[in-house]
Order: sequence, then C-alpha cells, then structure tokens
Amino acid sequence: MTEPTAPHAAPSSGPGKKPGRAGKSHATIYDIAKVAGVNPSTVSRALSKPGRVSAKTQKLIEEAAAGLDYQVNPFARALPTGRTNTFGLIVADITNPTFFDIIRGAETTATGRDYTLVLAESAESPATELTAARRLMATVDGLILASPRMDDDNIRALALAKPVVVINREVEGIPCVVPDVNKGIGEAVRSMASNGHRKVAYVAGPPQSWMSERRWEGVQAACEWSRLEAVRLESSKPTVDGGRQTARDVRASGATAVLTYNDLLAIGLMQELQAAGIVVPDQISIVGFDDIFGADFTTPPLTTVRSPLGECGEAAAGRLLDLLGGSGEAAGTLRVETELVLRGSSGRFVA
Amino acid sequence: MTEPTAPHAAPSSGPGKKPGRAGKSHATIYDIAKVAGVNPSTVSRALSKPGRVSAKTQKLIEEAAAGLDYQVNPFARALPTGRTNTFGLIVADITNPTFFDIIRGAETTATGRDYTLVLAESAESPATELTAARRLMATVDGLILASPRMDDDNIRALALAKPVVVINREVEGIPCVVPDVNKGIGEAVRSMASNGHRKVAYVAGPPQSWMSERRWEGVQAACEWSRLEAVRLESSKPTVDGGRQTARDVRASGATAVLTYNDLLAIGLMQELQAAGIVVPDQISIVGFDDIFGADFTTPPLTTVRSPLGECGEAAAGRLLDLLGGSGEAAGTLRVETELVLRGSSGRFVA
DNA sequence: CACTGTTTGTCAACCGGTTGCCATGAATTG
DNA sequence: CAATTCATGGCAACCGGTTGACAAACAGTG
Repeated sequence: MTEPTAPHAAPSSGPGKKPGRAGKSHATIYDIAKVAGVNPSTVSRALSKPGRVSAKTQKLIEEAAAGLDYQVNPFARALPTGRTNTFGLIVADITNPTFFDIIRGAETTATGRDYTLVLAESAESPATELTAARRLMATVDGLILASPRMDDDNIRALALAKPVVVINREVEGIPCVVPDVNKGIGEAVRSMASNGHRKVAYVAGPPQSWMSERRWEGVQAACEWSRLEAVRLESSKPTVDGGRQTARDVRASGATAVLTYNDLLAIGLMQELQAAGIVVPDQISIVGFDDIFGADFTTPPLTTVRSPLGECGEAAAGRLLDLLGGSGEAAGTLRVETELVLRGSSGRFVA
Repeated sequence: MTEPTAPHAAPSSGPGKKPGRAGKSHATIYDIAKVAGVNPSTVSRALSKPGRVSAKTQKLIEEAAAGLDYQVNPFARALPTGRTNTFGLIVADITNPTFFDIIRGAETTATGRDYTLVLAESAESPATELTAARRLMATVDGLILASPRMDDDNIRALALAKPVVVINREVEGIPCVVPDVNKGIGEAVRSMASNGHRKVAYVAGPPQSWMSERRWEGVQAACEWSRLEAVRLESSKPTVDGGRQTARDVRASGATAVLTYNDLLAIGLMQELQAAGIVVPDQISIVGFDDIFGADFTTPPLTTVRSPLGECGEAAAGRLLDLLGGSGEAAGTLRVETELVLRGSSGRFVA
C-alpha cells in the first residue's frame, strides 16, 4: 500500500445519487457543515463534545442542524466508538408477570436517560440465555440479567466485555440489585405466629433459582426466631399449575400457614385448596411472594411479600447507566426492601 | 507535505492502544481474508451473498471464519446497507397486561427469525408515541405499533420510511392485524339472550381507542340480531379502578348483563358490585374482553371474549418480517378470530 | 486456435460519524 | 513589542463491512 488516497476527495460531481436507503435520505453532518460554512469535524465536535468549539460556532451549527432536521446516524457513530446508547435486558421467562414490572422499570429509566431498551428472553434455559446474551453483547453498551439461570462464571465472563447488572441474584464481583427478603418474611412470619399458627410450610421454586434458596433461608430464620416449625415442600414448576399440584403435599404436611416461592404458586395452591372445600384463611393461611399484577384479583385477595420489582428494574438500569457514564460502583449489591402486604388470604387459625 | 504518512503508523511503540472498543477486539473480514488468502470483498460476498463465490472458496472462507470465531459487526453492516435485523415494538402502555401477550408473541417470532426486538412505550400519549416511533425509526428495519394512539396520517407518514404493521387498529393502506370481534361478541350476546337477559350494557374504553368503537358496534349489531336492548356507558380509564367507578352507572342503567371494553374494567366492576352485595352472575352477568393474564383468578372467574393477543403479536411480527424479506402483502388487514371463554361471571338471570 | 460468453475474484469507493495531530490566529505575559 | 500559551477549526485516517465496475480465468463454439 503506497498511496493512501482520500476516499471523499474524489470529484463527486455526479448528481446526488443517494445510495440504497429507502425514503428520504437524512441530512448528515456534511450537509450541516456546508450550511454553516465549517468543516464536518467541527460539526461533529459541536454536536458531541460540549465546550470544544466556540459558543458562536456552536450556535451556528445548532441552528443549521435544526434547520435541516438533522439527527445522528447511530450506526455511523457506533462504528468508530462502539457506543450505541442501547442496553439489553434478558429475562428468564416473558410469560411470567414477575418480569413485567422489571421490564417496565428498566424501560422507563432507559427512555428517560435517552437510551433504548432491547429485550430478550431465555425461556428458563441457561443455554438459550447465554446465546441471547452473546448475541446482544454485540449491539448494546451493557446488559441487565433478570433472574439469570446461567453460571456465575459465565456471567462474570460476559461482564469482562461490557458492564453487566444482575437482578434477583447475587454474583460475586458483579453489581446486583436484590430484594432483601428478610424484612418482608419477618413480618409475614410474625403475623402468622400472632395468629396462632405453629407450623409453616415453604413451597420452593425451581432448583436453579438463587432467590428461592434465599427465601427458604429467610423463612427458616424467621420461624426459628418466632419459635415456629418450618417445613420445606418442592414444586414442579413455579406456575399456577405447579401450585395446584402442591396442594396434596401441603395438606399432608399438617402446616396451617404456607409461604410460597411466588404468587403464581400461591394462587394455584389456593384455587386447589378451595376446590377441595378448605376455607382460606380460616383453615389454612396462604402468603405469596412478589405481589404481581393480579394478586388482588383472587377471593380472598392474596396476602404477599412484595418485592418492588419495578424499582429493581429502575435501579438496575440506573446502575448500568451510571456505570456506562463513568460514575457508579463497578460491583456490590444494592438491596431493596420487601414488605408484607396484608390481604385476605392470611389470618387467624380457627380450626 | 509530500508524503502522506499514516498517522497511526508512526512509531507507535506505546501499548497496543486498541481504538475505542472495550475488551477483546473481534476478528474482521480482513483477518479472515488474510487467513484464507483471498480479498476481503470476497469474504464479504461469501458470507452474505450465497452462490456468488465458488464452492471451494466458500468452504475455505467459512472454515477461516469459524476458526477465528468471527462474527459480523452489525454497525459496519448497517452503515452502508441500512439493514439492522432489528425491529421496534411500541405499545400504548407497558403496565397493561393486554400487551404482555403481544410483546411475548412478537419477541418469540423475532428471535426465531434471527431478529432482535426493541421495545418502547407511549404511555397512552399520541405525542410520546410519535417521538418514540421517530427515535426507533433510525435504528430498526421496521416497526410494530400495538394499539397506536397517533393519527392515521402520522402512521402512514412513518410507513413511508420503513415498513410498519399495526395491531388492534385498522389503518387504510397499512398492513394491520386485528381481532375480529364479531364472532366472540356474537357468542357472548347469544349466550346472554339464552340466559334470559333483556338489556345489555357496554362499558366503553378510551375515546381515542379505535378498538373500543368496533366493540360497541359489535355489541349493537349482535343485540339487534338477538332482539336485546343495548346501552352504552363511558368509563374514565380502562383500568380496574375505572371499572369500579362505573358500578354506579351500571346499576342505574338497569342492565342485567354487562360487556366491558376490557378485562380490567370487568374485574373492577365485579369487585365493586360484589362489595355492594350484588351476586355475580345471579343478579348481574359480567363479560370482559381479551382474556388477559389473571382473568381466571377472580371469584367467580371472569367470562371473557378472548382476543388471541399472543397470536396477534406473532402475526404482526411475521408480516413485518415477510415485508422486510420482500415477500408478503404491503397492506391489508389480517383478521384473527375471537371467541367466548365461558367462566363463572356470566350466567342465567335469576333475580 | 481465435472468439465470445460466463464465472469468480479484485479494486476502490463508499456509508456517516469520530478523533489525533497540526496550523492558525488571538490572547496572555514578560 | 516580542515571545509564549491557548483556544479553535481543518485535514485526513480511521471504524468494518458492502457493492458496482472491471479484469482475469475458464469454458464452450465455429
């Protein structure tokens, strides 16, 4: 290679032969430069590096840009810089309403800070999750993983390339946002104790769920403190159907109060118990987890430990954006409070 | 200056300062070209234009690419071509569970066809919606608008630039996916008639909702056919709260069967009526619309006209992708069937 | 063997911003 | 008033693919 010729310097006298792009071709910084009578690079600086050009030129350029209805081409910008003003959110299951609040929270913060949200799901599969993550990595500035199912190591590997924030799980060395279950569970168990219950069952979630374990630990601790007996039951899947299926085990356990891994399980369980003629909460108290949309549609409305999922989504997006902006902690867990929402499905044991 | 020297070629003995991009710098087609012993453009063609290069070279290049763990830089590709393998979905309200299924359907088809979904919401505001749409337009290949609130003209203007598909509304000249309410409403009203109801109330949705009008028309037509009286009531907002507020009007109307614009209204209405001691369905039958998540959590579970929203999302994404791929109709409405889901909130009038 | 038609690969000009380096002229200072 | 900063704008080389134009290689005919 001997003679590096300037590509744009060619005598492009031809008529404005707009390449490809359908519809109206947008104005470029070159157009602005022509109108404002300055060099394209000056336009670029005026538009992206505040203070780098004089106030006078700045104004000139801004007016020209406004006049031409200019808007940057994100790809042209992303190509040399690698920045896209976009971040990805991967949720374990789009079907699960738990994630809708998270999505909403993240989306709100994103658009509020002039970022775009890209959504993907893993269908509860670690492999799919990893694939999706890798795919997104190429096009986003950062990633939020909500209830990730993949290994800690994989998460850390991803975080090497771009900032990653995790929701609903704690991963060493990664910034996380996690509801602190203790307060909410404490309130729930104390309420059970004061209502005369002696034995509490916990219906667990998926084995690979980090959060399910934390909740079980929380229940054990709170029960010990309140001198209640705690038993653990398993569920096949964390859905309404899964909840129905646990009804047998719940009855067999002899517990008079039940805490479930999530609201879906609680709702299914309640439906099944009621179908069998059991009165909730008189014979069995049921407390769910998360306070998802629809938790108060049931009769009686579901008592539940609310996780502020919307806040989690917002906080995670906020942390990620701070990280991208240069401020913010590169690791550490942010804990958000949970609280008991007392509704009708729990109460005094009257059998 | 006679010798244009490459600036970076200077004695850059410093540390290999990779331009921008954090982390590992990916392999490029230039690396592949070097390994395979061909020209970069040949690599490009081998990778994007099937059949343009000989089978032998093709294989050579593919092996080199695999060996280098190559993956295209989406921005570099998007810059000259304008194609991003991404499409946008704008929903009227992320809070509203109606859209959950739509989002899920669209996301599924997107990833299935190797596209990425970008999500945005309009918060029920035509202005915000238009802003979001304009913003997304720059980065996506096409757009899906779910229950758009903006003008028909604005929608058509957007569609001039890139393919647009609309869900839950019919816009002349634009491909649309719309649940055909007639079958479902017909079933609902016939069921009411056969259960001894004589007067049916329709609780309408937001005034700017195209779909609400279609549903009202459907109710009128079906009632006429079944020789029932139909009255229309307004709601303040299409939420559970809005439903509660309509209870007064519903009772005052003297109707014994109610169809609401959506399930949220129905659920709110039912809660309020039950709180006032009215027995559902014995004294008043309630039928919602959409069959959203949670519609069966209520007691009695909600009878509702199901709109296959997941299918709508899938179908819309499918049409968009077909359009982008060159096949598919550029306009016209795809109607999907609705059906009555009989649950407990409707039944024989026994007052 | 010359001659035309078709593959297949190469060259180089893009797409539209970003940014390191340098020249210019104004402002500051001794 | 000369010397030295310093702020400002311009030049051109990128980022990593895509693609039109063209040449070389190859095959098929007369």
